[in-house]
Amino acid sequence: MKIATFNINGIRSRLSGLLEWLERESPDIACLQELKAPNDRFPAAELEKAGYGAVWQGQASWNGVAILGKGVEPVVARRALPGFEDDTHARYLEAAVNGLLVACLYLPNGNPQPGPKFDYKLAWFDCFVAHAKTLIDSEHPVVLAGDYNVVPTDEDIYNTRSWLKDALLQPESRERYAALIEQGWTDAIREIYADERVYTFWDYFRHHWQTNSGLRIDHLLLNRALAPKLRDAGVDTWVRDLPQASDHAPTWIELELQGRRSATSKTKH
DNA sequence: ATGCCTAACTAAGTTAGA
Repeated sequence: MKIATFNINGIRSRLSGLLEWLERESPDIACLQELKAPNDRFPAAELEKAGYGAVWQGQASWNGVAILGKGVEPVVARRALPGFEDDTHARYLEAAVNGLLVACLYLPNGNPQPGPKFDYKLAWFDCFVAHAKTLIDSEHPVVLAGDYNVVPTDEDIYNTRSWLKDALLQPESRERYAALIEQGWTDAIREIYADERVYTFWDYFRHHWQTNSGLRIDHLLLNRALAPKLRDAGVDTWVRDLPQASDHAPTWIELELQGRRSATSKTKH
């Protein structure tokens, strides 16, 4: 089973690339962030035509998250982060899909820092860490997938020089990500690529994509019940090279689940 | 210290992203 997370950066304006990616990579579950569309402009019909059921939590202009299931309708468990139910931003969606609990998150960016946006990021992150603690030892498999807006270490960025004051690299942001790992969550990309540079985001400025000047900020964390099933992980960098691409690329894991054949690797011709 | 690039909203200029 393949599970992916992808900050689409506007689902309306990048729908053709999204459909091309779904067709080619065929993830069983896909978490999307930054829909930038209200609920009534979510392209449910187009996704259905592509073979995907979907649940979504959108809002006008910004934010917005969705969970897609290949051939299945995800069952919504939560539409907001516990403790942050009054959030005016659509940043969290949790659903049951194919026997897994899937959390799709779009953690606040937090820039500029210091300031109210950074305070909001840290408060949101604290709530998320507290919620994660309730899921780490669940007997059910859980994946926390999304755009965390955190560069975990200096090994997760091409060069820190022009980012030192950025909210994504601040110790306060990194401490909270480290707290998740401390709880026992497995950072799937780091589990598979122990020492390699892996990036999931390349900003639109200064030819950063063309020079592979990237950041790793999209993460899939696995709880104790799920971590032993991890078989592979990667980033679909070809999507970042499409015309009108998002500044993020889809990031994925491959799991071997008992009693379930992996549709992506075993049924493809 | 800021712009670089891109999109949404709306109708030229601002806000936000990271």
